[in-house]
Amino acid sequence: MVARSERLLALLQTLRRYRRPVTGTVLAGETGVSLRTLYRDIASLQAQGAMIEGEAGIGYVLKPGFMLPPMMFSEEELEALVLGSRWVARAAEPRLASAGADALAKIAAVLPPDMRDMVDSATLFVGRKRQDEDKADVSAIRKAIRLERILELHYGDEQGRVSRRRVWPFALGYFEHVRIIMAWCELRQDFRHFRTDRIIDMAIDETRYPRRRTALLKEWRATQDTPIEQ
Amino acid sequence: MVARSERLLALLQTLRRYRRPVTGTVLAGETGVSLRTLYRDIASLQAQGAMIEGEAGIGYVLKPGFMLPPMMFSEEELEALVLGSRWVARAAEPRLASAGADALAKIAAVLPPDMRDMVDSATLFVGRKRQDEDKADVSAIRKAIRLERILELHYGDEQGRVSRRRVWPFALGYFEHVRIIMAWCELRQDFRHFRTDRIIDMAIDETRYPRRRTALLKEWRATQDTPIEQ
DNA sequence: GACACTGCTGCCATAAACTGTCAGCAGGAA
DNA sequence: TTCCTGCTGACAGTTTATGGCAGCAGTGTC
Repeated sequence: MVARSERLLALLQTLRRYRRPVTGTVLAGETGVSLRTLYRDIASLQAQGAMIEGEAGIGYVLKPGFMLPPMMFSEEELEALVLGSRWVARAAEPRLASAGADALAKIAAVLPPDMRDMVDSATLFVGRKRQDEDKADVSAIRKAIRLERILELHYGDEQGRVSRRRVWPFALGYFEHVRIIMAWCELRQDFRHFRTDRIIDMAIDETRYPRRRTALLKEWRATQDTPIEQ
Repeated sequence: MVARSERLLALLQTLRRYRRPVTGTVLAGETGVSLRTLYRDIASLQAQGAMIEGEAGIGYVLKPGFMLPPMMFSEEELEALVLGSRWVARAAEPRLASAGADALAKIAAVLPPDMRDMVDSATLFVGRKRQDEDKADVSAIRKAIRLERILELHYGDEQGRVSRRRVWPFALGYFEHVRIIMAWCELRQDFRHFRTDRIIDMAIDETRYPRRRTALLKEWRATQDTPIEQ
C-alpha cells in the first residue's frame, strides 16, 4: 500500500541521476516493473506536477528540480517557511526572489483556508527595497560556489577602478541590501570580497579550484575580528 | 489509486476542524469508511509523520500542524526555501528560529545527496546576532494579530518609562535586530509601535478588537511618509 | 521512403491491495 | 463493575494495480 508511492519516488531519483534522455525500457528495468506500468507511473508523476518530458524516439528527461514527499510540519515550522520565503521574495536577488514567491504560492495553494492568511499575514520587512540591480547572475555564482569553480570577474571597485580577476568563491554573504562574494583572489593571493552589484561581467571556469570551499571558509573565518554567524 | 491518499488528507482536514478529541466512530462516519479502515488510515498517517494522538476512552486529537502533500519544486524554489529557512533560523525570535531550523532539517532529510549540500551551503547572514532576548512570546503576538485579539502590554519605552496599555496589533515588523509590533493604542488613540524586546509582560484578551487588521494596516500605511514594503 | 526505436493508449486476465465484518484484548471514566 | 474507546488479528469480498499484447504516432537513421 505504500509500495507504489515509494516506487514513484525511486523513479524520480533514477530519472534525476541521468542527465541525458532515458528510454522507458531502461527505467522500467531499474525500477523493476513492466514497461506498461512504467508509462502509468510516469503519467502519475506528471499528474502530481513532476516536470517530466517524454519524446517519442528519444526518451524521458526530468527538468531540474525535486519532488518533496508528503511531510508534516508543525504550525510554527510552517510559519517559519512562510516567513522565510517572504524574506527571500523581498531581499534576495530578483531571480531567487521570484522563486521564493513561487514557492510561497505553491505552499499557500495547498494550505487549508484558516491557515492561508498566514501567507499574506501582517509581517513587514523593513528598510528600503534594494535598487542596485545585479548585472551578474547570482544563481550562477551560488552554483559556482557549490561546485568549487573558479570565477573570472570583471569587477569595478568602490573607486571605480576596473579589474579582471580569477577568484575562488567559497561563500555568499547576505547583507541588508547587497550581496557579497567571499573568495580567494588569485591576483592578490589573499581573501577578497566582491559586491555582486559591482560585477561588470563574469564567467565560470569549468576547472575546479584546488581547495575545498569549506576549508577556505574556515580559514577566512579565522582572519575575521568579529565572528560572523552561520 | 488516488482515492486513498485523498481520503487521508480529508481525514486530516476533518481532524483539524475539531479541537476536542474525536472518536474513531465519528471520523469513520465523516470520511465514509468503516471503523476498521479508519484505524488503518490513522496508522498510515502516523507512519507518515502526522502527530495524531489516540487515547482509549477519549478519542483522537491532532497536534496543530499541517501535512504538505507531495509537491514539485524547481531547483531555485528549493534554494529559496532553504535560504529563507536559514534566515529565519538566524534572524527570527528564538522559538520561531528553532522552528525554522527544524523545517530546514526536515527538508534536508529528504533531499537527494547531491542537493543536500545546498543546505549547509556557504551562505552568510551578516550583522551581529541579536542579543536582546524577548521576554514576550512573539508566537503568541503573531497569533493575536491573526485572530485580531487585543493585547494588554506592560511596556517600557526608550526613556525607561513603564506603562500599561491595551493595543490592537495588526502587524509585526522585522527590522535587522528587533521586531516591532504595529498597533492601535487605546490609551493614545493613535498608532503606536512597540519593540518586542521592551515588553515586560503581556496578556492576550480573548475579545476581538472591533476593526479588521487589514483595514488598520491600510490606514497605518497612509500615515507613513516612506512606503514600507510588503 | 523504409526501417528501427520510442512514447503512448486501450483492452483484459491475473495478482496484489484495500476494505468491511467479526471477534477479542486493553485502558480510561463514571 | 460497566461502558466507551483505541487497537489488533483473521478472513472473505471488492477494488485497484499490474503485466502482456496489440496498435498508433512521432523521431532519427540509412
